[in-house]
Amino acid sequence: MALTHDEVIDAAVELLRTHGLADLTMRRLARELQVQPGALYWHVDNKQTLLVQVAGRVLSEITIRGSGSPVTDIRRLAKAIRAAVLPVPDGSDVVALGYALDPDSSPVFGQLRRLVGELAADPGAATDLLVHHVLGSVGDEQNRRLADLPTRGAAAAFDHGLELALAAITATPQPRSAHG
Amino acid sequence: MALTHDEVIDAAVELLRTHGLADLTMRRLARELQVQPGALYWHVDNKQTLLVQVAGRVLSEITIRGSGSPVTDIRRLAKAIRAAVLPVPDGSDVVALGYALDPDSSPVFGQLRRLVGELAADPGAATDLLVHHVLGSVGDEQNRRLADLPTRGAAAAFDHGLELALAAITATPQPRSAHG
DNA sequence: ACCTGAACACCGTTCAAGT
DNA sequence: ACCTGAACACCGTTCAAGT
Repeated sequence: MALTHDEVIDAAVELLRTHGLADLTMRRLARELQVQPGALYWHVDNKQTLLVQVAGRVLSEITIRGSGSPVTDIRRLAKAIRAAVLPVPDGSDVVALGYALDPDSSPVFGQLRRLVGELAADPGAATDLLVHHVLGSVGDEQNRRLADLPTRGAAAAFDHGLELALAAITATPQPRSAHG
Repeated sequence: MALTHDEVIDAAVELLRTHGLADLTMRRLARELQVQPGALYWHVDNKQTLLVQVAGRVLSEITIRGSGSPVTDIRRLAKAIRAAVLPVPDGSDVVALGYALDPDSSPVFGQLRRLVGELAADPGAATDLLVHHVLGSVGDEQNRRLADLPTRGAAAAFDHGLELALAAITATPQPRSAHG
């Protein structure tokens, strides 16, 4: 029974989750799937687009229960993204690539933008600021872990930065209509 | 006349500047310097630490004329970092690695933190937010460029996010003493 | 002290040829 | 339609041996 596109992506996510980006190679992936390296190129165009799809899959399990308050939902979503990406080694690099190449690569970015749109005059810039903070914090933490450096206080630092960003967004002039 | 450590870093920066991270390989670097690959390992420990030093060099030319106002200086510094990193392909990745592994890898980060300290109650979190925004924006733009995607409006988006971050920092309770 | 030569264990990608 | 086999042009790092 032939290999499917989904099996390839699943195996790639598994490899990233357990061994990090340095071990997520096309050859290693082929070995894991018990095919020749060339076989993968029937299912994916190249490594770059495979990584974008891996990023989508990592973010795909995120859901938050709505609270009625946009600020609360944004905070929950930001924390959920951090929680999903942090345990995946090099996850921030992969997700950042996905966000840059296609801001709609995952529904969470769209969801975040909609929520921000209920508060900020410029949802684009505010969403970017939030995403950059989340992925930047996680990236710092993961880079430090990879280099065997301490990461104490990272969660508190993340929260503090998040509150700063939220304060900036809520302090900004509102959009014309709250529920149009 | 033997190779020096500085010549190795200089050649690495040159390679990054002209061809990007994919072409900044130890073997290519050795070829450029007309030595065998193994010779490099007399001057640097490994590729990772070489990259951190490259990041330091990229940021080393940044200077701003002080204006008296911390907010203005922070804004100038943030824009100067963006201006220094943007023309270097994959520069944001390399600089982010340097910032994560050693926040004092470049004096600019220390300078930024001092300026932020004159305004914000928690200079650490506020500086992180700024650095993440700068490197995140530049990273998005560079990733898009690499994938031949349009980058129109990137400068304005950067400025907008910067003003949001600055607003958050200045709106925060001041430190106990302005000039202690 | 500084470098060469040679090796080790890998990469991503392509493509004719097979089934 | 889907995969193998084999090749092409590369990687980072180590280390005995040379000068």
